[in-house]
Amino acid sequence: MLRIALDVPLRRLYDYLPPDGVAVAGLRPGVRVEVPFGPRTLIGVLVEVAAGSSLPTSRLRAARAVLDVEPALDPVTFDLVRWAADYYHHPPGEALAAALPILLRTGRSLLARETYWQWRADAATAATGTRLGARQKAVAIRLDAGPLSASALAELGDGARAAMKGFAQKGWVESCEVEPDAAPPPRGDAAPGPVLTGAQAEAVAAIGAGLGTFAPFLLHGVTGSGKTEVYLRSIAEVLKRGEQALVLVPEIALTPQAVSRFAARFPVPLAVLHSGLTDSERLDMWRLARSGAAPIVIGTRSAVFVPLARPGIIVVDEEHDASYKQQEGFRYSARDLAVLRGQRHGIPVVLGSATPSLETLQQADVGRYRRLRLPERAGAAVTPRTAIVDLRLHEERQGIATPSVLAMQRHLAAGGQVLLYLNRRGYAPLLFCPTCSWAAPCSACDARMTVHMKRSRLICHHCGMQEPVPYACPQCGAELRPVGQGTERVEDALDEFFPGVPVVRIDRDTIQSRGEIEAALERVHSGEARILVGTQMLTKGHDFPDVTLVVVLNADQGLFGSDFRASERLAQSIVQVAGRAGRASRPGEVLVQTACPEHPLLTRLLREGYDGYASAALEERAAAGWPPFSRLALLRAEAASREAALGFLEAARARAAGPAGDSVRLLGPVAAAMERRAGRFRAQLLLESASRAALHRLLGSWLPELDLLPEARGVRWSIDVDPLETS
DNA sequence: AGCACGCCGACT
DNA sequence: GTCGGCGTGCTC
Repeated sequence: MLRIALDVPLRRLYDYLPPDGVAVAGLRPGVRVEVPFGPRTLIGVLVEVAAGSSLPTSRLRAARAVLDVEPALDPVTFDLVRWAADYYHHPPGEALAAALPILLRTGRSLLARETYWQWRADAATAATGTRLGARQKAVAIRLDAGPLSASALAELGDGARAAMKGFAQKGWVESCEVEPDAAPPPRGDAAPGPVLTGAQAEAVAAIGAGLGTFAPFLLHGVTGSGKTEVYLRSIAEVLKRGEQALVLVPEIALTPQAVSRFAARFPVPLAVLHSGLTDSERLDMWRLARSGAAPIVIGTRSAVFVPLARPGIIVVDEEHDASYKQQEGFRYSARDLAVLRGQRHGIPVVLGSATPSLETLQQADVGRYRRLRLPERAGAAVTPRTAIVDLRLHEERQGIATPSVLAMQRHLAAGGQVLLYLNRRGYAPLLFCPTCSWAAPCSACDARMTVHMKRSRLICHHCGMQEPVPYACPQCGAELRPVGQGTERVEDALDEFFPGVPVVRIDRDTIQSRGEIEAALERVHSGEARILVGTQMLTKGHDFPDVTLVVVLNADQGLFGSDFRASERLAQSIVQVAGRAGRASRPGEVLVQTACPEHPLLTRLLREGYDGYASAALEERAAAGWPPFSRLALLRAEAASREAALGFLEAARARAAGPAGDSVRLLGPVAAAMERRAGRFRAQLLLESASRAALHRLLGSWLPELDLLPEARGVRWSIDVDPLETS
């Protein structure tokens, strides 16, 4: 009897009889199986071959077919996905589906097959006397030389495929499908890199000594200290052993430049996995990783589930980045799973960051991760000077205080570039009536509409709703005023403050495609643009060697967030954006504008750097019993009314109260920080425990009951284990 | 999630 | 008289 995981949102497995004539004995967990499910046919994954079922055999249906000989995922990865489905309390079939390329879920072959064409034996006689066109001739010449593969045919151009189709219709050629043999491990010497600093050499040696065993490292290197070089050297060692490297990067860091740095160093095929691939490209890359044909696999979050033939090392770059945590559906943390995967493979895992998450720092503090430090900046770069601009003391115009304007003038006059960081896009976050205090609201959310002047629209940044900008206050008819600054408004103001100085703005509104970011970065690197304005997007992965001044326009947004992680995110943003200054030989300067310069976390950050901030923040977390000193799970609910959402959570809480006992605290339910979003009411119940085991025991028995509650009717709920955002 | 089955309004 | 609205119930 076959126990199958199916891609349906149900927290259980389904039992089937084996297909007619298929021996159960040879079936390995992880192979794909086609089964009838109600009125439809689905492709599932065999989880185990079991002796019996909880259902009588008479009620079991037979599977239609077994699709694979070999499991799709290697045993470690397969078990990792199953463990993750358990840990994140997500339906197992959906978790497995998330780990497989879409085309495998629709029955495509596991192995790469290539179609080859060749002349039929009798083709020469049949074709005698036929005149061929130019395209046909070109194809014919290639066929004369021997069998022609589909990919070689594609390289001949558009018409070649049609020509071959014509030959096939005339019966001149025959095709066959060939499975290329599992690729031998490609080796090749890495190109020489730069001379390592002492710290880099030590880090490379430490990682090298860990090869072949589970060895987790925190590579804590300030921006510009050359973390990537450490990855490259370590990967070179891995390749020498004939093993593969899996490199995880944040979503927006996976640019052609990032990939070309690997390609330039290693003369081997790279498998690159990101969201921009077509389904068939994704499958190709996945196969390269699985067969071992690609010794280096670079990918975003979901690449943590890519099977590897000969795993040798896992690198998680910018490990603090929030994009490693999936924020909907199967809410796994690729960073955390990467460490677990490394443990199960018995290989090193390198978590790199200039601003490590407090979770990772804590693991290093207690000795579970080995800390590797890269203190100095590589090359001649000097650590930037950081200062506060007190917004209470200085006049500010359009969000830029006078001392910042003066500093900008100074740096521009000296030939430097200036970067302004503001984590708020649009023109202004508020369209306000000074007479009656009306402020344009979103009709579907508890939020204000953001003014977008260039597009002449009000846009809700939470649900995407758009409307035209009203001419006057709908309540009293007075003239409306945009209040506050977004990047668009700052860009306008710069034109006024620094007429004629070219500005480039980088945020989600100006950058829609991969090509546009390239173009914008080119304007910066060529020196044409002198001032950069941008959001978060600026702080990730891009280097601006000629930027000598960074101004953080509004640090206060992060200081008083309702989320316990708000200050951590702010500190990371400030340090990351500051790291863009003075990377070449020029000294850099960083100004942080704030109305609360005495905020302890901010002063600590500016005085002692990220380390100082982090130890203060960890003390605070310990005192408050927040992660990493406790474990959280968040039950979110969403319904058409607030009563329905809260009522469900109340009922859920009542059900948990008994089994929770003393070991799990139930906090809430409360309405979400923004209660109404996209027309739905949202609320949440937070579970907190010092014991991971106790929390998970509770979740395991409690969650399956929730759908049975009468209050669950009309409520959409989800569980978020180790949530990043709790407000 | 699909998909079917099942009972009540505006159309050929 | 039917096509079709989406409520609710099930899928080994």
